[in-house]
Amino acid sequence: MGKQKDINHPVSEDEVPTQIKNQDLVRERRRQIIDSTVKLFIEHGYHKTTTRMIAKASKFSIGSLYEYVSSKEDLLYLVCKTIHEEVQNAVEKALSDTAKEKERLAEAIRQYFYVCDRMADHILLMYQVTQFLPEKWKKSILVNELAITDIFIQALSSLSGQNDFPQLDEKRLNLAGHNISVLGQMWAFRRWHVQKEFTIEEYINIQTDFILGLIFQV
Amino acid sequence: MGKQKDINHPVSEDEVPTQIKNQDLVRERRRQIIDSTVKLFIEHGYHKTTTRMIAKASKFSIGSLYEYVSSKEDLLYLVCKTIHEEVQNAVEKALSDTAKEKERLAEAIRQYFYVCDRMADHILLMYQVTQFLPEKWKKSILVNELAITDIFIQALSSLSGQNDFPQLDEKRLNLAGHNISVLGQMWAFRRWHVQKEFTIEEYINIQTDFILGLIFQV
DNA sequence: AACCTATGACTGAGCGCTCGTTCAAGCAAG
DNA sequence: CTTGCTTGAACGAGCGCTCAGTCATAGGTT
Repeated sequence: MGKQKDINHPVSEDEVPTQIKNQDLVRERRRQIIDSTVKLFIEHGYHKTTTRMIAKASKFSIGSLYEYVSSKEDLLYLVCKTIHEEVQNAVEKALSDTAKEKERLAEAIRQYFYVCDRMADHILLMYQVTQFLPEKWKKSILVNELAITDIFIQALSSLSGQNDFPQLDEKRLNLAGHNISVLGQMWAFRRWHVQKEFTIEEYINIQTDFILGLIFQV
Repeated sequence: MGKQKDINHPVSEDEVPTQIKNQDLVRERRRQIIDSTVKLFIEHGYHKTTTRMIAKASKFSIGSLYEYVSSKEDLLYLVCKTIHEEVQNAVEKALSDTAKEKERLAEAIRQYFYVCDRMADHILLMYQVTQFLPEKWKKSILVNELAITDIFIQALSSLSGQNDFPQLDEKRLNLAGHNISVLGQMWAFRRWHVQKEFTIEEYINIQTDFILGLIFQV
């Protein structure tokens, strides 16, 4: 009777209101809008990107834009959420592809760092832009961020104590996960230096030694 | 004959123009302005802080404010520069205090992390705000950032090959320096998690193991 | 077929307002 | 009177957002 809950599409419509009746249309148009907006935000930043620019880039009038999105802040939230989902999907995919026991962690790190390399613009954007989210959205974004880090913590803890892997206390495990996250993102937010001095391969190799150093040296 | 170059005061006046003749006055007033501005930026961010708020907080009229500073962007630059100088001074002081041979590096890291703890707000502000600097200033800020990292790279390289310290190739040295910088800053920009889960002491201890892990494990 | 009507996506001029910046006038000291 | 500093009303560009109206389409009626 009541309309069925859709779970399987990435951007939830209920959180951010719209004037348009046709939900499929909303989905399609929002993709369109978000895609253009991400590009504009990356190029000009949040504040210098005007709603008019967004409308033009997504081939709408401003009026139409505001049928699909109720404020610029809402749009910002949709952008952040979409990026996070992309990162998370990429990370999970990369991790599931490397189900091998032995060198599993090193390979997982390698794949994650590749993701950070490919999505450097997006990661940087997230760093720049989360600050402008209204408090309610901000929390939800941090939860997402934590979820990504958790993937590593899980991977680490599933290895902890196995084979030649040392047993790690929870705190070390936790922090190691965060370090992996951050050192990957560092490839994006310190690109002005690291991407000039290292190839991504060099970076991965050295940082992997670094991370595994902590774990095996205890 | 020509007015003598002043080198010894933190905020250089030549870079940012002023209408006021008396240089000492400029120096004093600017300190006053910058102090208030930092607080406001930390609390409200760059964009939501208006020039009027700044004027009021530093006990000036807007008119006067614009006698000492020629634009909001210039003010932003002064703020960034001042913060960097504070961090740099604090780091250098912390490093010079710990001139002991043996545990020198570990102690240096400890002191640096304390600085990051004390100046967490400022570090966060730098992360949020550099993006709004005009290109010319941005470069100069990155140079400063690099200078801070260089302190660690120097410290590391002076130890490299000494005593029980392994010889490190330049790339590893370089990246280790950056890792120290970033893992310190991480205490600030991931505070929503790390400062909830760890005391600063725990954090320092684990991260120090982490960093030294890389170096000794090669 | 021809006509009418209802629906809802789409349009864009323009409103209300904020905020960075200016400048004519004021004032204190020499 | 001149110089150096201060003041705050006034300016106007630019922004997010609205809303009265347009138009293409679908479906009902004759």
